[in-house]
Amino acid sequence: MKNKTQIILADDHQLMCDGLICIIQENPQYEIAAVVNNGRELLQKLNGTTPDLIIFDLSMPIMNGIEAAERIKKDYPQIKLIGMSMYFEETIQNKLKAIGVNGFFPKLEDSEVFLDCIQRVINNENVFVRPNGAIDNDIPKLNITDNKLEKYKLSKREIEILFQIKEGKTSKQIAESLNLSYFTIETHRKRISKKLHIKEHNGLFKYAIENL
Amino acid sequence: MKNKTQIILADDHQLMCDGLICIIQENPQYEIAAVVNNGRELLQKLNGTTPDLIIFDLSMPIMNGIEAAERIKKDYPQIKLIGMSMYFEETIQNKLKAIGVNGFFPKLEDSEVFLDCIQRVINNENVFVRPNGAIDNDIPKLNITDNKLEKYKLSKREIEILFQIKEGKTSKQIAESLNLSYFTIETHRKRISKKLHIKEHNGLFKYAIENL
DNA sequence: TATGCAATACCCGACATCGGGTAATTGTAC
DNA sequence: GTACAATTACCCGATGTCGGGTATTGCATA
Repeated sequence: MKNKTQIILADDHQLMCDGLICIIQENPQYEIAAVVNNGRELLQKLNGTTPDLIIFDLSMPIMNGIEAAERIKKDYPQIKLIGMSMYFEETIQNKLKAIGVNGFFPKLEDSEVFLDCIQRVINNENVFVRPNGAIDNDIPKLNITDNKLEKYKLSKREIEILFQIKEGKTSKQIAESLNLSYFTIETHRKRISKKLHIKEHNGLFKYAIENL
Repeated sequence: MKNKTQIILADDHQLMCDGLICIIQENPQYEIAAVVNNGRELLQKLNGTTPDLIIFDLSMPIMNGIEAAERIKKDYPQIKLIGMSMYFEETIQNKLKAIGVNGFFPKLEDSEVFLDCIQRVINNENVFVRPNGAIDNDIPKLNITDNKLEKYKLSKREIEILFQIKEGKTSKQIAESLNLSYFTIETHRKRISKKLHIKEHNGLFKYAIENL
């Protein structure tokens, strides 16, 4: 007799969590091991529980999904990860692939595609759902990504920081989340601004909002 | 034998719709009459169907929930309306009350509060859910509502300036384009920030990008 | 007429960002 | 082994934004 697949849900909107629980529990093969509302809670929960799969929202308060996913893949590489977002965004999908996340699901799609996505990821597939339910399970090599970030040759750290700038964080907050000095983040900002030819006050935030 | 309560769901995220359907169908008293993904579809659907209750998301493409709700309350005043949003926002709740919407539900809350909200609205209560599930069913008199709205409502000049902030202009640049003093623009910024409860550095720009 | 609000204009202090530097450590490529 | 890029850390000055004030003018309406 096979054990049930243990799933942890992470989304800051409890109503969305409750809806997903309802959908997932239609398949008796799955079991909801825990539900959390932000990235920090998610990491804490992993101290006492080791699920087979974590389904997480990318935008959560306190610690966002991408940051949490990076840490989880480092400390618990055997756990499968599926990221969710409001919309389909190619650059974010590429970022998730780079981290090693196993799937992406835009909330525009329906529960049928959602359950299919879960089942495939459990069966060791990588499933990145594109608009209209099309599936992309081709993980490109890191150097083939043809986005603007690659064009302007931003380093990994710089891209990471740019994503946090997009979240609206200040240099101080970014420094705290990465355990770095405030001055270090300021240096990175300057290097990014230079590479992207940004000169206006707060131009990096504008760029991040419009291009990530 | 009583007829079932007919409900229409309107949310641009199909996964959210499917979750809500799952939750709502746990009560056999309710029946999902239709599911739509934007405001225009919602109005079209009302040509052939007259539900008892419509649960709609405030932010939808093509026609947002507030605009759709205004038209529906005008043409079909007997239909109950519950608006949903990502977060709790007092100004939006006041706007909904002014339109005549019967309830508001922030997606941060859970399905238990959600089902309670639906049941109460069907029983002719007005239910505006506040943070932590607290319920505000006190609808102020119309003239008081108007005064309250006036307090939060932005003036023409303020809206004009907010749009320029969205363009990424600094106070100095806005002052030049409107032939006003730099200090005047700064005063407007402060008044707008106060009305919208914005406190973070550069929060107005963030707000403008996300809400205009 | 009086009250209230919109719009204008100015001052000050606090904090965030940007541009200019300097400098140490690590790892990788040639 | 040296050269270069990435990452880290710090200082300074200039500009922009936010929150706290004050104050005048004009318009609407109660």
